[in-house]
Amino acid sequence: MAGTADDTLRKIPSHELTYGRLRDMILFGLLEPGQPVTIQGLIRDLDSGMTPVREAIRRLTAEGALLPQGNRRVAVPQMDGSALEQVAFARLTLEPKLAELALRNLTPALIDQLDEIDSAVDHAIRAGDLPGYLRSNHAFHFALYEAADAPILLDMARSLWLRFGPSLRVVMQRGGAANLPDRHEEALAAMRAGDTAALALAIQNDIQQGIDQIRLAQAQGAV
Amino acid sequence: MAGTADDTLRKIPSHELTYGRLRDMILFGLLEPGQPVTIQGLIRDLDSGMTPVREAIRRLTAEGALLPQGNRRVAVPQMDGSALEQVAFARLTLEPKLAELALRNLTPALIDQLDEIDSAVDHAIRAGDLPGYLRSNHAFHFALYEAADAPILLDMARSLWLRFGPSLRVVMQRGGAANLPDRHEEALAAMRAGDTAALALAIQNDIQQGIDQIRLAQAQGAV
DNA sequence: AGGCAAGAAATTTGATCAAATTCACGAATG
DNA sequence: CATTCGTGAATTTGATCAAATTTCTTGCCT
Repeated sequence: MAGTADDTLRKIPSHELTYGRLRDMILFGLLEPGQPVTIQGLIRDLDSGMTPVREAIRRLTAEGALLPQGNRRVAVPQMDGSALEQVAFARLTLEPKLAELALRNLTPALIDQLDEIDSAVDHAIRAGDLPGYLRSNHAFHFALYEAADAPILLDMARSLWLRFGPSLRVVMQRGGAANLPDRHEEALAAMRAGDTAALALAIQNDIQQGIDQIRLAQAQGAV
Repeated sequence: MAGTADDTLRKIPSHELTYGRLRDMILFGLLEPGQPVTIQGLIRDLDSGMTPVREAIRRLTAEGALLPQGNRRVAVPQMDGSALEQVAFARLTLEPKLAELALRNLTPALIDQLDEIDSAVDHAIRAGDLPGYLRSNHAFHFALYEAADAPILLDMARSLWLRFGPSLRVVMQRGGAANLPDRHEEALAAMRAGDTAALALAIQNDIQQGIDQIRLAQAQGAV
Protein backbone atom coordinates (compact mmCIF):
# COMPACT_ATOMS: atom_id res chain seq x y z
CA MET A 1 0.00 0.00 0.00
CA ALA A 2 2.49 2.55 -1.07
CA GLY A 3 -0.05 5.14 -1.98
CA THR A 4 -2.32 6.21 0.84
CA ALA A 5 -2.23 9.90 -0.04
CA ASP A 6 -4.58 10.32 2.83
CA ASP A 7 -4.99 14.06 2.71
CA THR A 8 -7.36 14.08 -0.20
CA LEU A 9 -8.46 10.50 -0.52
CA ARG A 10 -9.99 10.10 2.92
CA LYS A 11 -13.70 9.67 2.72
CA ILE A 12 -15.39 12.90 3.60
CA PRO A 13 -18.20 12.46 6.14
CA SER A 14 -21.67 13.35 5.05
CA HIS A 15 -22.09 16.26 7.44
CA GLU A 16 -19.00 17.88 5.98
CA LEU A 17 -20.30 17.54 2.45
CA THR A 18 -23.68 18.85 3.45
CA TYR A 19 -22.10 21.79 5.24
CA GLY A 20 -19.96 22.59 2.24
CA ARG A 21 -22.85 22.52 -0.17
CA LEU A 22 -25.10 24.69 1.96
CA ARG A 23 -22.25 27.10 2.69
CA ASP A 24 -21.52 27.59 -0.98
CA MET A 25 -25.17 28.23 -1.72
CA ILE A 26 -25.10 31.07 0.79
CA LEU A 27 -21.63 32.27 -0.10
CA PHE A 28 -22.47 32.76 -3.75
CA GLY A 29 -25.86 34.35 -3.30
CA LEU A 30 -28.04 31.44 -4.36
CA LEU A 31 -30.35 31.82 -1.38
CA GLU A 32 -32.68 34.75 -1.12
CA PRO A 33 -32.39 36.80 2.09
CA GLY A 34 -35.40 36.27 4.28
CA GLN A 35 -36.13 32.98 2.60
CA PRO A 36 -36.69 30.31 5.24
CA VAL A 37 -34.26 27.43 5.32
CA THR A 38 -36.03 24.30 6.48
CA ILE A 39 -34.44 21.08 7.62
CA GLN A 40 -36.87 18.96 5.67
CA GLY A 41 -36.31 20.99 2.54
CA LEU A 42 -32.53 20.60 2.75
CA ILE A 43 -32.84 16.86 3.34
CA ARG A 44 -34.54 16.71 -0.04
CA ASP A 45 -32.49 19.31 -1.88
CA LEU A 46 -29.08 18.22 -0.65
CA ASP A 47 -29.96 14.56 -0.57
CA SER A 48 -28.73 14.09 2.96
CA GLY A 49 -29.99 12.85 6.33
CA MET A 50 -31.48 14.74 9.21
CA THR A 51 -28.46 14.83 11.50
CA PRO A 52 -25.99 16.09 8.88
CA VAL A 53 -28.43 18.80 7.85
CA ARG A 54 -29.03 19.85 11.43
CA GLU A 55 -25.31 20.12 12.07
CA ALA A 56 -24.68 22.10 8.91
CA ILE A 57 -27.39 24.55 9.94
CA ARG A 58 -25.94 24.90 13.43
CA ARG A 59 -22.46 25.53 12.13
CA LEU A 60 -23.61 28.14 9.66
CA THR A 61 -25.77 29.78 12.28
CA ALA A 62 -22.73 30.04 14.55
CA GLU A 63 -20.83 31.61 11.67
CA GLY A 64 -23.52 34.21 11.11
CA ALA A 65 -24.53 32.85 7.72
CA LEU A 66 -27.98 31.96 9.02
CA LEU A 67 -30.13 33.78 11.53
CA PRO A 68 -32.47 32.05 13.99
CA GLN A 69 -36.01 33.39 13.80
CA GLY A 70 -37.89 33.33 17.06
CA ASN A 71 -39.80 30.23 16.09
CA ARG A 72 -37.11 27.58 15.89
CA ARG A 73 -36.54 28.24 12.22
CA VAL A 74 -33.58 29.84 10.53
CA ALA A 75 -33.37 32.07 7.50
CA VAL A 76 -30.77 33.88 5.43
CA PRO A 77 -30.37 37.26 7.14
CA GLN A 78 -31.30 40.51 5.51
CA MET A 79 -28.37 42.89 5.24
CA ASP A 80 -29.36 46.36 6.40
CA GLY A 81 -27.24 49.48 6.55
CA SER A 82 -25.94 48.84 10.03
CA ALA A 83 -24.90 45.28 9.22
CA LEU A 84 -23.10 46.49 6.12
CA GLU A 85 -21.17 49.04 8.17
CA GLN A 86 -20.07 46.40 10.64
CA VAL A 87 -18.97 43.99 7.95
CA ALA A 88 -17.17 46.80 6.13
CA PHE A 89 -15.26 47.81 9.23
CA ALA A 90 -14.24 44.25 10.04
CA ARG A 91 -13.27 43.32 6.50
CA LEU A 92 -11.24 46.49 5.99
CA THR A 93 -9.36 45.75 9.18
CA LEU A 94 -8.84 42.01 8.86
CA GLU A 95 -8.20 41.35 5.22
CA PRO A 96 -5.41 43.84 4.60
CA LYS A 97 -3.76 42.42 7.71
CA LEU A 98 -4.08 38.90 6.31
CA ALA A 99 -2.58 40.07 3.03
CA GLU A 100 0.36 41.62 4.89
CA LEU A 101 0.97 38.44 6.84
CA ALA A 102 0.72 36.40 3.65
CA LEU A 103 3.35 38.47 1.90
CA ARG A 104 6.12 37.01 4.06
CA ASN A 105 5.25 33.51 2.94
CA LEU A 106 4.63 34.11 -0.74
CA THR A 107 6.73 32.06 -3.15
CA PRO A 108 7.03 32.86 -6.85
CA ALA A 109 5.08 29.70 -7.57
CA LEU A 110 2.24 30.88 -5.37
CA ILE A 111 2.21 34.30 -7.00
CA ASP A 112 1.98 32.64 -10.40
CA GLN A 113 -0.92 30.61 -9.14
CA LEU A 114 -2.67 33.77 -7.95
CA ASP A 115 -1.99 35.33 -11.32
CA GLU A 116 -3.69 32.40 -12.96
CA ILE A 117 -6.74 32.73 -10.74
CA ASP A 118 -6.87 36.43 -11.56
CA SER A 119 -6.97 35.59 -15.25
CA ALA A 120 -10.08 33.55 -14.54
CA VAL A 121 -11.54 36.56 -12.73
CA ASP A 122 -10.84 38.82 -15.71
CA HIS A 123 -12.24 36.30 -18.11
CA ALA A 124 -15.44 35.94 -16.07
CA ILE A 125 -15.87 39.72 -15.96
CA ARG A 126 -15.44 40.10 -19.70
CA ALA A 127 -17.82 37.21 -20.34
CA GLY A 128 -20.41 38.66 -17.97
CA ASP A 129 -20.29 35.40 -16.03
CA LEU A 130 -21.37 36.48 -12.55
CA PRO A 131 -21.25 33.09 -10.81
CA GLY A 132 -17.86 32.47 -12.35
CA TYR A 133 -16.67 35.86 -11.14
CA LEU A 134 -17.88 35.23 -7.60
CA ARG A 135 -16.17 31.88 -7.42
CA SER A 136 -12.83 32.95 -8.84
CA ASN A 137 -12.79 36.22 -6.92
CA HIS A 138 -13.35 34.25 -3.74
CA ALA A 139 -10.62 31.82 -4.75
CA PHE A 140 -8.17 34.66 -5.33
CA HIS A 141 -8.69 36.28 -1.95
CA PHE A 142 -8.55 33.09 0.05
CA ALA A 143 -5.62 31.59 -1.79
CA LEU A 144 -3.79 34.71 -0.68
CA TYR A 145 -5.16 34.76 2.86
CA GLU A 146 -4.38 31.11 3.45
CA ALA A 147 -0.74 31.86 2.86
CA ALA A 148 -0.84 34.12 5.92
CA ASP A 149 -0.73 31.04 8.14
CA ALA A 150 -3.12 32.74 10.56
CA PRO A 151 -6.04 30.33 11.02
CA ILE A 152 -7.91 32.46 13.54
CA LEU A 153 -7.97 35.59 11.37
CA LEU A 154 -8.75 33.38 8.40
CA ASP A 155 -11.80 31.94 10.14
CA MET A 156 -13.01 35.43 10.89
CA ALA A 157 -12.61 36.43 7.25
CA ARG A 158 -14.51 33.37 6.13
CA SER A 159 -17.35 34.24 8.44
CA LEU A 160 -17.47 37.78 7.09
CA TRP A 161 -17.64 36.60 3.50
CA LEU A 162 -20.50 34.34 4.49
CA ARG A 163 -22.37 37.27 5.95
CA PHE A 164 -21.62 39.21 2.82
CA GLY A 165 -22.73 36.50 0.41
CA PRO A 166 -26.48 37.10 0.35
CA SER A 167 -25.91 40.73 -0.59
CA LEU A 168 -24.18 39.68 -3.78
CA ARG A 169 -27.57 38.68 -5.03
CA VAL A 170 -28.52 42.32 -5.49
CA VAL A 171 -25.47 42.94 -7.57
CA MET A 172 -26.24 39.89 -9.64
CA GLN A 173 -29.76 41.04 -10.25
CA ARG A 174 -28.59 44.42 -11.42
CA GLY A 175 -26.75 42.55 -14.11
CA GLY A 176 -23.90 44.89 -14.86
CA ALA A 177 -20.66 42.94 -14.90
CA ALA A 178 -18.94 46.27 -15.32
CA ASN A 179 -17.34 48.00 -12.32
CA LEU A 180 -17.06 44.81 -10.37
CA PRO A 181 -14.18 45.12 -7.93
CA ASP A 182 -10.90 43.94 -9.38
CA ARG A 183 -7.80 45.56 -7.95
CA HIS A 184 -5.97 42.31 -8.29
CA GLU A 185 -3.43 43.59 -10.79
CA GLU A 186 -2.29 46.20 -8.28
CA ALA A 187 -2.17 43.52 -5.62
CA LEU A 188 -0.11 41.18 -7.76
CA ALA A 189 2.35 43.96 -8.62
CA ALA A 190 2.75 44.74 -4.91
CA MET A 191 3.36 41.07 -4.17
CA ARG A 192 6.10 40.82 -6.78
CA ALA A 193 7.68 44.00 -5.43
CA GLY A 194 7.35 42.77 -1.86
CA ASP A 195 5.67 46.06 -1.01
CA THR A 196 3.59 45.49 2.11
CA ALA A 197 1.89 48.86 2.22
CA ALA A 198 0.93 48.75 -1.45
CA LEU A 199 -0.52 45.27 -1.10
CA ALA A 200 -2.59 46.25 1.92
CA LEU A 201 -3.85 49.29 0.04
CA ALA A 202 -4.79 47.29 -3.04
CA ILE A 203 -6.77 44.81 -0.98
CA GLN A 204 -8.38 47.64 0.93
CA ASN A 205 -9.46 49.32 -2.29
CA ASP A 206 -10.79 46.10 -3.69
CA ILE A 207 -12.93 45.55 -0.61
CA GLN A 208 -14.08 49.16 -0.50
CA GLN A 209 -15.18 48.96 -4.11
CA GLY A 210 -17.27 45.88 -3.37
CA ILE A 211 -18.85 47.50 -0.34
CA ASP A 212 -19.70 50.59 -2.35
CA GLN A 213 -21.45 48.48 -4.95
CA ILE A 214 -23.71 46.97 -2.33
CA ARG A 215 -24.31 50.30 -0.65
CA LEU A 216 -25.33 51.77 -3.97
CA ALA A 217 -27.72 48.95 -4.71
CA GLN A 218 -29.11 49.23 -1.18
CA ALA A 219 -29.71 52.94 -1.50
CA GLN A 220 -31.83 52.22 -4.53
CA GLY A 221 -34.72 49.87 -4.23
CA ALA A 222 -33.39 46.36 -4.13
CA VAL A 223 -33.15 45.56 -0.42
CA MET B 1 -54.92 36.72 27.69
CA ALA B 2 -53.24 39.09 30.03
CA GLY B 3 -50.48 36.79 31.20
CA THR B 4 -48.39 35.22 28.48
CA ALA B 5 -45.11 36.85 29.42
CA ASP B 6 -43.51 34.68 26.81
CA ASP B 7 -40.17 36.40 26.48
CA THR B 8 -38.51 34.87 29.48
CA LEU B 9 -40.83 32.08 30.44
CA ARG B 10 -40.54 30.08 27.26
CA LYS B 11 -39.00 26.72 27.76
CA ILE B 12 -35.39 26.72 26.67
CA PRO B 13 -34.60 23.82 24.34
CA SER B 14 -32.12 21.26 25.50
CA HIS B 15 -29.55 21.98 22.84
CA GLU B 16 -29.43 25.60 23.93
CA LEU B 17 -28.87 24.65 27.55
CA THR B 18 -26.22 22.14 26.60
CA TYR B 19 -24.49 24.69 24.39
CA GLY B 20 -24.53 27.28 27.14
CA ARG B 21 -23.09 24.93 29.71
CA LEU B 22 -20.28 23.68 27.49
CA ARG B 23 -19.53 27.21 26.33
CA ASP B 24 -19.16 28.48 29.86
CA MET B 25 -16.86 25.62 30.74
CA ILE B 26 -14.56 26.68 27.94
CA LEU B 27 -15.04 30.40 28.46
CA PHE B 28 -13.97 30.28 32.07
CA GLY B 29 -11.03 27.94 31.67
CA LEU B 30 -12.52 24.81 33.19
CA LEU B 31 -11.33 22.62 30.35
CA GLU B 32 -7.68 21.89 29.89
CA PRO B 33 -6.21 22.72 26.47
CA GLY B 34 -5.48 19.57 24.53
CA GLN B 35 -7.99 17.66 26.57
CA PRO B 36 -10.25 15.62 24.27
CA VAL B 37 -13.95 16.43 24.34
CA THR B 38 -16.02 13.34 23.62
CA ILE B 39 -19.68 13.14 22.84
CA GLN B 40 -20.24 10.26 25.20
CA GLY B 41 -18.43 12.05 27.98
CA LEU B 42 -20.55 15.16 27.60
CA ILE B 43 -23.75 13.12 27.53
CA ARG B 44 -22.80 11.92 30.97
CA ASP B 45 -21.30 15.12 32.35
CA LEU B 46 -23.95 17.49 31.07
CA ASP B 47 -26.80 15.05 31.51
CA SER B 48 -28.05 15.55 27.98
CA GLY B 49 -28.85 13.52 24.90
CA MET B 50 -26.73 12.79 21.89
CA THR B 51 -28.29 15.22 19.46
CA PRO B 52 -28.04 18.27 21.71
CA VAL B 53 -24.43 17.46 22.54
CA ARG B 54 -23.50 17.01 18.90
CA GLU B 55 -25.01 20.35 18.01
CA ALA B 56 -23.32 22.14 20.88
CA ILE B 57 -19.97 20.73 19.76
CA ARG B 58 -20.56 21.79 16.16
CA ARG B 59 -21.51 25.30 17.15
CA LEU B 60 -18.49 25.72 19.38
CA THR B 61 -16.24 24.25 16.74
CA ALA B 62 -17.54 26.80 14.26
CA GLU B 63 -16.82 29.52 16.82
CA GLY B 64 -13.25 28.35 17.23
CA ALA B 65 -13.74 27.22 20.81
CA LEU B 66 -13.07 23.62 19.86
CA LEU B 67 -10.66 22.24 17.30
CA PRO B 68 -11.32 19.14 15.21
CA GLN B 69 -8.48 16.65 15.37
CA GLY B 70 -7.98 14.65 12.20
CA ASN B 71 -9.75 11.66 13.67
CA ARG B 72 -13.35 12.69 14.15
CA ARG B 73 -12.62 13.96 17.63
CA VAL B 74 -12.47 17.49 18.92
CA ALA B 75 -10.36 19.03 21.65
CA VAL B 76 -9.82 22.34 23.38
CA PRO B 77 -7.17 24.07 21.28
CA GLN B 78 -3.72 24.90 22.57
CA MET B 79 -2.90 28.59 22.39
CA ASP B 80 0.55 29.12 20.93
CA GLY B 81 2.35 32.38 20.32
CA SER B 82 0.95 32.88 16.86
CA ALA B 83 -2.61 32.30 17.98
CA LEU B 84 -2.16 34.78 20.81
CA GLU B 85 -0.91 37.41 18.36
CA GLN B 86 -3.93 36.92 16.14
CA VAL B 87 -6.39 37.12 19.00
CA ALA B 88 -4.59 40.16 20.38
CA PHE B 89 -4.78 41.98 17.04
CA ALA B 90 -8.46 41.20 16.57
CA ARG B 91 -9.48 42.04 20.13
CA LEU B 92 -7.55 45.31 20.15
CA THR B 93 -9.30 46.30 16.94
CA LEU B 94 -12.82 45.13 17.63
CA GLU B 95 -13.44 45.80 21.27
CA PRO B 96 -12.45 49.47 21.42
CA LYS B 97 -14.69 49.95 18.39
CA LEU B 98 -17.56 48.24 20.19
CA ALA B 99 -16.99 50.46 23.20
CA GLU B 100 -17.08 53.55 21.00
CA LEU B 101 -20.32 52.47 19.39
CA ALA B 102 -21.80 51.68 22.78
CA LEU B 103 -21.03 55.12 24.11
CA ARG B 104 -23.73 56.72 21.96
CA ASN B 105 -26.38 54.49 23.51
CA LEU B 106 -25.32 54.61 27.14
CA THR B 107 -27.92 55.80 29.60
CA PRO B 108 -27.11 56.84 33.17
CA ALA B 109 -28.96 53.74 34.35
CA LEU B 110 -26.76 51.51 32.24
CA ILE B 111 -23.61 53.21 33.48
CA ASP B 112 -24.75 52.64 37.05
CA GLN B 113 -25.31 49.01 36.21
CA LEU B 114 -21.80 48.75 34.80
CA ASP B 115 -20.49 50.40 37.93
CA GLU B 116 -22.20 47.78 40.00
CA ILE B 117 -20.67 44.97 37.96
CA ASP B 118 -17.28 46.59 38.37
CA SER B 119 -17.72 46.52 42.13
CA ALA B 120 -18.15 42.79 41.87
CA VAL B 121 -14.94 42.64 39.83
CA ASP B 122 -13.05 44.58 42.49
CA HIS B 123 -14.49 42.46 45.23
CA ALA B 124 -13.45 39.27 43.47
CA ILE B 125 -9.92 40.56 42.96
CA ARG B 126 -9.53 41.52 46.62
CA ALA B 127 -10.96 38.17 47.71
CA GLY B 128 -8.66 36.27 45.35
CA ASP B 129 -11.74 34.70 43.79
CA LEU B 130 -10.54 33.87 40.29
CA PRO B 131 -13.72 32.26 38.93
CA GLY B 132 -15.71 35.16 40.30
CA TYR B 133 -13.33 37.61 38.67
CA LEU B 134 -13.58 35.87 35.30
CA ARG B 135 -17.37 35.86 35.39
CA SER B 136 -17.83 39.46 36.47
CA ASN B 137 -15.08 40.75 34.20
CA HIS B 138 -16.80 39.03 31.28
CA ALA B 139 -20.11 40.47 32.38
CA PHE B 140 -18.67 43.99 32.48
CA HIS B 141 -17.23 43.89 28.99
CA PHE B 142 -20.25 42.36 27.34
CA ALA B 143 -22.81 44.48 29.14
CA LEU B 144 -20.93 47.39 27.57
CA TYR B 145 -20.51 45.82 24.14
CA GLU B 146 -24.14 44.81 23.91
CA ALA B 147 -25.11 48.45 24.16
CA ALA B 148 -23.26 49.04 20.89
CA ASP B 149 -26.19 47.50 19.01
CA ALA B 150 -23.76 45.87 16.59
CA PRO B 151 -24.61 42.17 16.59
CA ILE B 152 -22.04 41.18 13.98
CA LEU B 153 -19.08 42.74 15.78
CA LEU B 154 -20.49 41.39 19.04
CA ASP B 155 -20.50 37.86 17.68
CA MET B 156 -16.92 38.24 16.63
CA ALA B 157 -15.94 39.47 20.09
CA ARG B 158 -17.72 36.53 21.69
CA SER B 159 -15.82 34.13 19.48
CA LEU B 160 -12.53 35.76 20.43
CA TRP B 161 -13.26 35.47 24.14
CA LEU B 162 -14.02 31.81 23.60
CA ARG B 163 -10.68 31.31 21.93
CA PHE B 164 -9.07 33.17 24.78
CA GLY B 165 -10.80 31.21 27.55
CA PRO B 166 -8.57 28.17 27.80
CA SER B 167 -5.54 30.40 28.28
CA LEU B 168 -7.01 31.83 31.43
CA ARG B 169 -6.28 28.52 33.02
CA VAL B 170 -2.60 29.34 33.11
CA VAL B 171 -3.30 32.56 34.92
CA MET B 172 -5.49 30.75 37.37
CA GLN B 173 -2.83 28.17 38.07
CA ARG B 174 -0.29 30.88 38.79
CA GLY B 175 -2.60 31.95 41.52
CA GLY B 176 -1.77 35.62 41.81
CA ALA B 177 -4.97 37.61 41.84
CA ALA B 178 -2.76 40.67 41.76
CA ASN B 179 -2.17 42.56 38.51
CA LEU B 180 -5.25 41.17 36.91
CA PRO B 181 -6.47 43.59 34.27
CA ASP B 182 -8.92 46.15 35.61
CA ARG B 183 -8.98 49.47 33.83
CA HIS B 184 -12.68 49.68 34.42
CA GLU B 185 -12.51 52.80 36.57
CA GLU B 186 -10.91 54.69 33.72
CA ALA B 187 -13.52 53.31 31.37
CA LEU B 188 -16.38 54.33 33.63
CA ALA B 189 -14.99 57.84 33.99
CA ALA B 190 -14.73 58.14 30.22
CA MET B 191 -18.31 56.97 29.85
CA ARG B 192 -19.58 59.57 32.27
CA ALA B 193 -17.59 62.24 30.48
CA GLY B 194 -18.78 61.02 27.10
CA ASP B 195 -15.15 60.89 26.00
CA THR B 196 -14.94 58.44 23.10
CA ALA B 197 -11.17 58.42 22.73
CA ALA B 198 -10.56 57.94 26.46
CA LEU B 199 -13.02 55.05 26.58
CA ALA B 200 -11.42 53.31 23.63
CA LEU B 201 -8.03 53.77 25.23
CA ALA B 202 -9.16 52.38 28.58
CA ILE B 203 -10.59 49.28 26.94
CA GLN B 204 -7.49 48.90 24.83
CA ASN B 205 -5.28 49.06 27.92
CA ASP B 206 -7.45 46.58 29.74
CA ILE B 207 -7.16 44.10 26.89
CA GLN B 208 -3.45 44.68 26.46
CA GLN B 209 -2.88 44.02 30.13
CA GLY B 210 -4.69 40.70 29.88
CA ILE B 211 -2.76 39.68 26.79
CA ASP B 212 0.51 40.53 28.50
CA GLN B 213 -0.39 38.31 31.42
CA ILE B 214 -0.89 35.34 29.14
CA ARG B 215 2.22 36.12 27.14
CA LEU B 216 4.23 36.23 30.34
CA ALA B 217 2.86 32.92 31.53
CA GLN B 218 3.50 31.44 28.11
CA ALA B 219 7.10 32.61 28.07
CA GLN B 220 7.64 30.72 31.29
CA GLY B 221 6.86 27.04 31.42
CA ALA B 222 3.13 26.68 31.58
CA VAL B 223 2.04 26.19 27.96
C1' DA C 1 -77.88 36.14 4.23
C1' DG C 2 -73.09 37.41 3.90
C1' DG C 3 -68.75 38.42 5.85
C1' DC C 4 -65.59 38.45 9.61
C1' DA C 5 -63.22 36.65 13.53
C1' DA C 6 -62.12 33.37 17.04
C1' DG C 7 -61.08 28.73 17.89
C1' DA C 8 -60.18 23.82 16.87
C1' DA C 9 -58.45 20.08 13.90
C1' DA C 10 -54.93 18.72 10.69
C1' DT C 11 -50.61 19.12 8.56
C1' DT C 12 -46.07 20.42 8.41
C1' DT C 13 -41.69 21.00 10.67
C1' DG C 14 -38.36 20.91 14.44
C1' DA C 15 -36.40 18.39 18.63
C1' DT C 16 -35.06 14.39 20.81
C1' DC C 17 -33.98 9.72 21.42
C1' DA C 18 -32.53 4.86 20.43
C1' DA C 19 -30.54 1.46 17.30
C1' DA C 20 -27.49 0.08 13.61
C1' DT C 21 -23.44 1.05 10.99
C1' DT C 22 -18.80 2.72 10.12
C1' DC C 23 -14.46 4.04 11.51
C1' DA C 24 -10.08 4.75 14.28
C1' DC C 25 -7.06 3.24 17.64
C1' DG C 26 -4.55 -0.15 20.29
C1' DA C 27 -3.52 -4.82 21.69
C1' DA C 28 -2.42 -9.32 20.53
C1' DT C 29 -0.27 -12.45 17.32
C1' DG C 30 2.45 -14.37 13.63
C1' DC D 1 7.95 -5.42 12.55
C1' DA D 2 3.75 -6.02 9.96
C1' DT D 3 -0.97 -7.77 10.17
C1' DT D 4 -5.20 -8.91 12.17
C1' DC D 5 -8.70 -8.46 15.34
C1' DG D 6 -11.40 -6.35 19.09
C1' DT D 7 -13.15 -2.43 21.53
C1' DG D 8 -15.16 1.80 21.92
C1' DA D 9 -16.52 6.04 19.98
C1' DA D 10 -18.48 8.75 16.08
C1' DT D 11 -21.63 8.75 12.35
C1' DT D 12 -25.89 7.99 10.32
C1' DT D 13 -30.59 6.42 9.85
C1' DG D 14 -35.27 5.90 11.36
C1' DA D 15 -38.84 6.57 14.65
C1' DT D 16 -41.29 9.26 18.02
C1' DC D 17 -42.74 13.36 20.36
C1' DA D 18 -43.69 18.35 20.64
C1' DA D 19 -44.40 22.77 18.66
C1' DA D 20 -46.04 25.85 15.14
C1' DT D 21 -48.29 27.04 11.00
C1' DT D 22 -52.12 26.46 8.10
C1' DT D 23 -56.73 25.30 7.13
C1' DC D 24 -61.29 24.68 8.19
C1' DT D 25 -65.18 25.21 10.90
C1' DT D 26 -68.35 27.62 13.74
C1' DG D 27 -70.67 31.38 15.80
C1' DC D 28 -71.48 36.22 15.92
C1' DC D 29 -72.35 40.73 14.11
C1' DT D 30 -73.90 43.84 10.50
